[in-house]
Amino acid sequence: MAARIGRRSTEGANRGMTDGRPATIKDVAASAGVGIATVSRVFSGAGSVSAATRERVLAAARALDYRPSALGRGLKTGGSGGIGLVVPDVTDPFCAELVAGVLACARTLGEHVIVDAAGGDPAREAEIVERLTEQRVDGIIAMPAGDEADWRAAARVCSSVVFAGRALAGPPRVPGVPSVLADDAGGVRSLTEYLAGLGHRRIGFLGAAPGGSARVRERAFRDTLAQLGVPVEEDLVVAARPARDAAYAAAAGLLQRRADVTAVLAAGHLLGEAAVLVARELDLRVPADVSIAMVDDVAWAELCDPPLTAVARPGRDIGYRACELLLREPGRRGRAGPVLLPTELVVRGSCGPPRAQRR
Amino acid sequence: MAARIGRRSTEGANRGMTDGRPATIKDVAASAGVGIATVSRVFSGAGSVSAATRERVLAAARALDYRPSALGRGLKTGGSGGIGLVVPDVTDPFCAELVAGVLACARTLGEHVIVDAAGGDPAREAEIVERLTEQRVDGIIAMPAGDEADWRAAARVCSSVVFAGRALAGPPRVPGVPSVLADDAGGVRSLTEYLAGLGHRRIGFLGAAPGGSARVRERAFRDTLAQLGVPVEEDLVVAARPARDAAYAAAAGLLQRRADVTAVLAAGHLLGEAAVLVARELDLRVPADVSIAMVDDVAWAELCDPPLTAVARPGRDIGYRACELLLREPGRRGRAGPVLLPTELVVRGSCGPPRAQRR
DNA sequence: ACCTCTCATGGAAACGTTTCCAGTAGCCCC
DNA sequence: GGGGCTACTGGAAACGTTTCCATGAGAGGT
Repeated sequence: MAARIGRRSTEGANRGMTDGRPATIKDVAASAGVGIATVSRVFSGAGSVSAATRERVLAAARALDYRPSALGRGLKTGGSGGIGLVVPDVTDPFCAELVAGVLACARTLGEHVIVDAAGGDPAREAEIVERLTEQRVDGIIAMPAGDEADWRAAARVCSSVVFAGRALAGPPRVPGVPSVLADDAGGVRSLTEYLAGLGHRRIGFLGAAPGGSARVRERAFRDTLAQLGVPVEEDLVVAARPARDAAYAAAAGLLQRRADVTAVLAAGHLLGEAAVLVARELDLRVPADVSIAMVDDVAWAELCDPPLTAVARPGRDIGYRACELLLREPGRRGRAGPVLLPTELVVRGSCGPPRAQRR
Repeated sequence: MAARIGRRSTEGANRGMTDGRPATIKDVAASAGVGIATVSRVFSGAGSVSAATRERVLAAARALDYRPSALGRGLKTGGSGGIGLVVPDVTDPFCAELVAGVLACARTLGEHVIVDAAGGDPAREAEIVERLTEQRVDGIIAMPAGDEADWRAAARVCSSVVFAGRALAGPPRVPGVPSVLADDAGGVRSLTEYLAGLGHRRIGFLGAAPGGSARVRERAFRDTLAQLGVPVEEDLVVAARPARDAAYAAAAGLLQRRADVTAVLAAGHLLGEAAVLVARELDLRVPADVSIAMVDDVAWAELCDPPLTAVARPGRDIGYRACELLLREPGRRGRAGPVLLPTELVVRGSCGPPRAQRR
């Protein structure tokens, strides 16, 4: 027994101290005078190791600066112990919150997260999923851009996919892919009811181009108005691509074409930003001339003058929940409809009663 | 030769089609009737393979839905082909831009990025670096929180580290760790010169707590004033932890204590936000009563009323450049001082000539 | 016809883990 | 004192790649 101690200690020590290559389990085993199986047991926690041996192994590992290779482990166990996260744009505040949520949850579960941005391009999304699959991630969380076929393929090829913050367009959802979403319909409904309650009857709706949850929001807007007995004028419902210039163009078009709108409901922070800028450009006072409210309670909503009334979507919670769903509850996945997280109406100063007639 | 075609095709096909486990290189080899070495050559691009064989292999791979495992490859080649990215908070607009830049560059080089947020906590940073090391990432890009010792250890243990957007505090920089930074000193200088040029003499400086590039900015502020012959009053230079409440407290303290300040230079967007909110709270008109300018040209700077004059730091470029430095130019790393990327002064409406005396 | 050169190919040995399976002690209980 | 424990340990076989090396077959020069 005693003879084992320090056996091959010189050979063992020359790895990790001198050259650059990291020490391996073999080096540690040799240096500690034990078998590699024992070292593995010490680090993986499984099996039983005597206290003395464990201590000896840990000491050797420390001396050699040993760190188990996730590649070796992953190869053996058939999974990298990481998850993939695909968002359109990490720069978008909502996406960033979602990413933060996923990161927070993954941290508690000891998994790492490979993040990539697809820029709303289905082809890039497909490519990213391909790469993530090669990495053998344990699962993928995605805020999909739109193309259903791609994701159907991805869901087939990858272990498990969860949609977060946005699902695929159209009712024929990808089967088996669960999703965690904000209650967009509820959010838009409360916003619409709030504006209508202030007396607005000609409310402009700035929506995103078809795809994602855009339809859901527009539908909620129309339904709520209908329910309140307010006629929906097609002219007041416009859609824009999710880009600054398109949003600005849509907002400018709406406010110039219909000088009689008394309120604008922007279905996203880019659209809200556009509405604010256009109103300022047209010298419309908010809320005296036009009320503005939007979906997404981003940082600047409060900094605006007047501060903007908005519906907050719980981006962080959505990410956290999606990650939980992916990793902790493989059983509950894909069972029922999407998980809907509630939104919150944050009333600030950008909405007021309508003016009799603008200009 | 012909006999090989389809050899073991039934055995080969039953993997990847029926069960869930992904097909391996062996399955493809068997299905295509070639050796695994040939399949490897087809996919890795190295070596030479006849056109006919290549086609046969690709067909088999397609049929089996084969994707080479990055784990197997990484194990063999001794590197995962991914990089680690550590930021304080993905939700921060500057960090998000930086992440986007790294992502963009990594994409062009075919590497994936493992992102994690340390929340400004050195202990968490160390833990994240530990995990990244286990993942055998090819390198790490970090926006460090502060503790030098941790990063010295990390730099020793990990292949290569590049600091981006922020370096360690204090002149004794971690040796061998290159950094890509915004020219903070230049940015603050131009902001200071701009305010002084408008006639301001009592300029409040809202800085971050010691650590990171905070000292650089404060130093630049003092130096520039000194150079312009404006005396620096210690009372006007305050520091706050990088959190909303602390920033607000600092701004409120400054503006209430010194009612005679005519301009505020906020050395970060959180501080700028605080300044705007406090000014509004105190019923100070911007820029009539007090001018406000800040570092970081975030989205809301333009949405503010009046729009905020700011210095834009090229977050995306910094991330891109750091990634390039890490992966493309292993030779040029650690040679000279930090790479400084220029900032840009964006003049908007939040600054004007000073009022004779406030209130 | 022979030698040599190149190209195409397959076998086999790594790479660093985990885990099954044996094997060796020490121990308690009859 | 023997039979079964249990606790601990090491060997060896995977896991899916890449890559070195050997082999074989044509091609081209003499």
